[in-house]
Formats: sequence, C-alpha cells, structure tokens
Amino acid sequence: MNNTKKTITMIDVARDAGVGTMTVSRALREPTKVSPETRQAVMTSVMKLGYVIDATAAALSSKRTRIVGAVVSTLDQSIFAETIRGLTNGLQASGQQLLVATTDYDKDKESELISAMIGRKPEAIILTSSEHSESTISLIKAANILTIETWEIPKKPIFAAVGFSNRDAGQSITKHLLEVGRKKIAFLGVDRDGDTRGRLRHQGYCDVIKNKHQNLSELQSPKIGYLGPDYGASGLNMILKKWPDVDAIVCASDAIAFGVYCEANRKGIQVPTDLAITGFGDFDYARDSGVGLTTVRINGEKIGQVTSELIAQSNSGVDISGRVVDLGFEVVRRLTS
Amino acid sequence: MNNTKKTITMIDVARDAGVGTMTVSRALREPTKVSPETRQAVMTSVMKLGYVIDATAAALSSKRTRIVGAVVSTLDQSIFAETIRGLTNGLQASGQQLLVATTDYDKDKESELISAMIGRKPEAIILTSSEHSESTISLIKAANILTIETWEIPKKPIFAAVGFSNRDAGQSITKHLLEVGRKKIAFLGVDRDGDTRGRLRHQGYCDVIKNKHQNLSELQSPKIGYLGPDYGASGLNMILKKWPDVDAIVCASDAIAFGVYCEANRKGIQVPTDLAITGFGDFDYARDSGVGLTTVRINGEKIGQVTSELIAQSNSGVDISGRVVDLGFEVVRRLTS
DNA sequence: ATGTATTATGGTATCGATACCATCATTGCA
DNA sequence: TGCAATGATGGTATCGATACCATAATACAT
Repeated sequence: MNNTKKTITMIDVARDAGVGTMTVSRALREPTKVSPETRQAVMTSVMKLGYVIDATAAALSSKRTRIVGAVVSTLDQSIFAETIRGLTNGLQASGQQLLVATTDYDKDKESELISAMIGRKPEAIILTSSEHSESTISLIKAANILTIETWEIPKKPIFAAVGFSNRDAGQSITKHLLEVGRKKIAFLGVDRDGDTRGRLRHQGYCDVIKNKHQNLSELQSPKIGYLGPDYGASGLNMILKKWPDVDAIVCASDAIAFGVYCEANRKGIQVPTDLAITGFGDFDYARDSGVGLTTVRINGEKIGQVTSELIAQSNSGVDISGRVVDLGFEVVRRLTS
Repeated sequence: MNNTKKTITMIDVARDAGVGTMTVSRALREPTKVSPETRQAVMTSVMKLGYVIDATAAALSSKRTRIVGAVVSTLDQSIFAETIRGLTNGLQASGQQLLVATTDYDKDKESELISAMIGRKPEAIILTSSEHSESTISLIKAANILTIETWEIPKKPIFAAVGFSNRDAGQSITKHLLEVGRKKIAFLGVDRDGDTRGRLRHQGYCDVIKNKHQNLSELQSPKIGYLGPDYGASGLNMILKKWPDVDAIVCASDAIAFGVYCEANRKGIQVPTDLAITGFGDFDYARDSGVGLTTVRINGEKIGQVTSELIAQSNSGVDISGRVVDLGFEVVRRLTS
C-alpha cells in the first residue's frame, strides 16, 4: 500500500477543533479532564477527519507500549490456545495487545525471538516453554522486563510463574491407577528435546512406581514429530510385546491415549477391564466423544486469565516479583480406569 | 517493573564506539554500508552495553512498523492455528512480528479490535472471519492498510484474499456421497451468527441436493456454543427420528462427524454400510484415530504461507490489490463413505 | 596534476504523541 | 474584597532511531 494520502495527526484534529494538541490528547485518554463542550468538539473533529491515534508515537512518548509478548512453542492442536484466549480477554479489557511468536521447540529460535521481542519493549513477556537457554534469561534480566512463565512452574522462576506441576500431575494420575487396583502400570510418552513437560510427567510416574517397588515400565518416544493417536496405537503394540501382562497405561497426552484406546478396541482388549488408560489434557475427544477418557484436566484459560491479572497488578505498581500461582490440576475419572 | 536503570540508546553505543549514531544504525541494519572495522567496533560496544534496538522509535522514524496484525474469531481447537504457524514462519524470516486479536465471533468487538490495530499501523491486516461490518471495512479503507482475507474467499475482497470456497466444498462432498450411491443425504451443521462458513457449506449441500430433486434434509443447530462431538451424537438421534431411512450425513465439521460416528457405533448402526458420514477439516481424529473419517481437507498452513508471501511482495513494492488466491480443498475418502 | 566517481561517515530535522510546566479563568471561603 | 485552591487549556522539550543531505577521504581516469 503506497501511502500517498497525508496522514492525519493530532495537530490536524487540534486545528480543526480550535484547541491545542494536549487538549485533544486529553480528550481521548482522560475525558474527565476536559470540559464537556471541548470534548464534544474534539470528538466531532476526530470523526470528521477519521483520525486514529498513532500507537507507535504514543508508546515512544509515554514509554508505555501497551504490548504484551507471548512466546509459545506451538499453537497447533495445543492447549496454549486456551491460555491465549484467557490472556487476550484480560488484556483487551485494559487496552493491551498481544504479540505472538512461536518457537517450534527450537531453543535458538527462542532466544532470537525473545531478543526481537525485547526490542518492542513489551510490558510483559509470557513464556510457555518450560526451559530456557542462558542467553534468553540474561537478555530478559538485562532488559528488566516482567516475565511470567506459564504452565509448568519452574524450580526457579525468572520473575513470576502461573501454572502447575507436571511432575505432581504424573504422580497423581499414577496413584489413581494404583488406588483402583492396577498392578502393572506402563508409561507411554514423550522424551524429546524441548518438551520438558512430557519428561516431568514421566518423572512423576517414576516417583510413584519406585515407591511401590514395582517394575518400572517405560517407553521412549521418537525424538521428533508430533505424537498423536497413531503413535498411541503402535505404542500399545510395543508395550504388549514387552509386558504382555500390563494392566494400565499412563499416556503423556490425550491424543496418545486416544490412539491406545482405539487400538485396544480393534484388538478386542476390554477397557477398562483388561486395560486401564489415562490421558493428559482433557481435550475434546477425551471429554465428549463418548470414549470417556480418564485424564488430567488443566484449566488453560484460567492460566491466561490469572496471568493477565498479574500483569494488570504490575502495571498499577504492585511488585509481583517472585509471585508463583499454582493453579493445580484435576484427575478426572471417567470410563477408562 | 520499575525501570530505574537508565535505558541504553544508540547514542550510548555511538559514544562508546567512537562513531556517530548513523553509523551505528547502519552497522546494525545494512552491515555492508560500513567498513568492516567500524562494524566490528560497533558490534563490540553493542555487546558490551547490552544494547537492544528500540523498535518503537525505529518504527516511528522509518514509518515501517514491521508488525502484521491478525484478527481471528478464535484459536481454540481451531485450524486457524495452522494458518498462524504458516504466517509466523514466513513473517519471522523477514523480521516481522505478529499481533493477534480474537473476536469470539463478536462483530462489535471485531471493529473495536481492528480500530485499535490500525492505530499500530501494521503493514498488513489478516482477517479470518468471513463477514465484516460496514464500519470495519470503512475503517480499513480509510487507513489504506493492506488487508488480506483468508479461508473463505469473499465475493468482493477488500484488497486481497487467500483461501477457498466453502460453498464449493459443500457441493463436492455432497456430490461424492451421491457418486457412491447414497440416496437420502442429511446435513448436520451450524447456522449461528458470525459463523458464515457453516452456512456456506450448507448452501453448497443444498445446491446439489436441489438439483437432484431430492428432499432437502437439514438440521439447524443452536445459536450459540461450541458444536462438538456431543452435538453430533444428539444430532444423529434427531435426524433418525425425522428421516429413519437416512443413509448419509454431511457434517459441518469433523468434531460433529466424530460424534455422529461414535453414537452410530453405540446404536449398532453399521458405518458405512447403513450410514455414510463425512466431516470437514481433517483434524487429528479424522486422520489418525483409526476411525478413518471421510472429510474435506484444507491446507491451513499453506494459507498462512501464501499470505505471508503476498505481504512480502507488497512490501517490496508489488501492488497486490485485487489478488485472489484460491488454494482449493480436497475430498479425502476414507472408511466412512 | 586535476577533476570526477565512489565509499565511509556524521549532523540534524523529523516522525507523532505525551510529560511537564505555565498560564489563565473560576470558584470557595476567611 | 482578597487570596488560595481548583479546573481547563496550551507551549514546548522530549522519547530514540532514521531519512536526508553534507562532507571527507579515497580511487580512478584523463
């Protein structure tokens, strides 16, 4: 778009309304600070000229960008999307806008993106990937930008964190299976670079199984690629080959669990009589497909919402350094356990 | 974060490196324009001081914000997420950043958000909702910002569009069912405010069914709320009550189709022998759950990718007004038809 | 040796809104 | 009536980088 038209600035509005630029600025931002008549005059000129305030100039001048940056690993079939929703609802209410960057689980890309983001001087940065490179952290600290880590609560948050413990969740779901009488529990999941969450869930599983002096039953997953239902299906077969007497499988995600369930159906294995299956995430097909998957539910939207509240607090002067909000999770027992 | 520390500007770097600010600016943006030695000196100072360029100031000065705005209805369980991925990959390569806003299918919210977005002076605005209010369109036109409409290609694009025709897609999938010998085909879908896509798919279905002088079999859906598998389940029952001899159902989404499939299973209806089912979107559970849902596949990532290419072209001076890229769709026949 | 092209570099006005301070008109109250 | 407090408004420096123009230094041709 070649912008041939002269851009309309606040000066044009001021001239048209017969007032000074500051009055226009105030009329738009703090209407109570100007008299009703001038306000009216200004608004009329604004409409007439089709004036839209230039956020870039406003940001430079006021040192408030009203931008919040979010760095996520991916948005695809991802629960982060819910968090983004929770966030934007909160942010839009306070006139902030959301800048999104996706890393695709690439750490180098992450630091590049964060560096570029810092250049925008956002009022906060939201991270959903759970481990960060040294350079990323030092960049953030040097810029002194409020950073909130979400989903997994790290051992040592940079500034603040909102989420839950994947390890605890892994423990809880495994305990649940023990409580309902399962003896030989396998774990089917994720252990690839960049995805710490799957690893932590697995860790939680190990915590519990070790305590009970049981055999550790584990399956590593390929290093790359999306792990969906197809992985669950082949995973079940691998597990059955190694431990034919397995009676429960803790899956690192609902998608995997769903694949296990379908494959079990095909093989005529009774669920949950012969085999219990648990997922992670509580997605659509866990919730209302009729499968009735037992799973761990995390309130992703709430994470976003609480995060936006923290940002609002910080903006109004409250020091939220070191604040950690653990929203927990919920083991939802349905028909597969 | 109370920014007590003095911010480091280009002037500081210039002083430290013993050069002028313009040289610093050039060293960072067009390295070939400065001598290797000065470039080295500048980079050393940049590192030493931890300088990060201020994108806000750069934008104001150069009149290039390097921001692209995307307005989507929702990111939840949505294929737009794929488009966002395609987009960001392209944009990040050219140093652009993505500002995301979600409307939740609310038209008033949409024009508010677009208005706020225009204030940021993005180099392009990407729209995924298919119908826009008058005020939205006039805002955009007044600001003369390149706007690309995606997914559904509108009758009259504002500037440019990338996507496909939902109506054509509805026709194609219905024709497919006729071709495989189905006689009594119902449509189960969406007709609520803001979601034009479902309506258009239904329209395509009607086009075909009318032509064949068949009964029009249709089911309206509730005006609000997410239509998932549970809706599909109850929808199947409603259809069976009205048309017991139905032998195929065109669903407006994979989620609905999946619900229909599961319910049919529960009722002992043979798929596809007694009943054919088709979906829309080609999601996870259509693709690799083992259900093998016949569906319409749209390459969402490609939409994003092509869109980012159009933006790149426009940035390099090419006038892309009126450009419409129809990426089509694909009817994928699997096991449910 | 002189003039022209080319490269490297710096000075300064500028982008558009806001913070800060100054001014002027009112109002309230001793 | 006089003087402080309050409210409304405007002038101007400023935010930090870049565009534009100017200059200096070097290379190259005649």
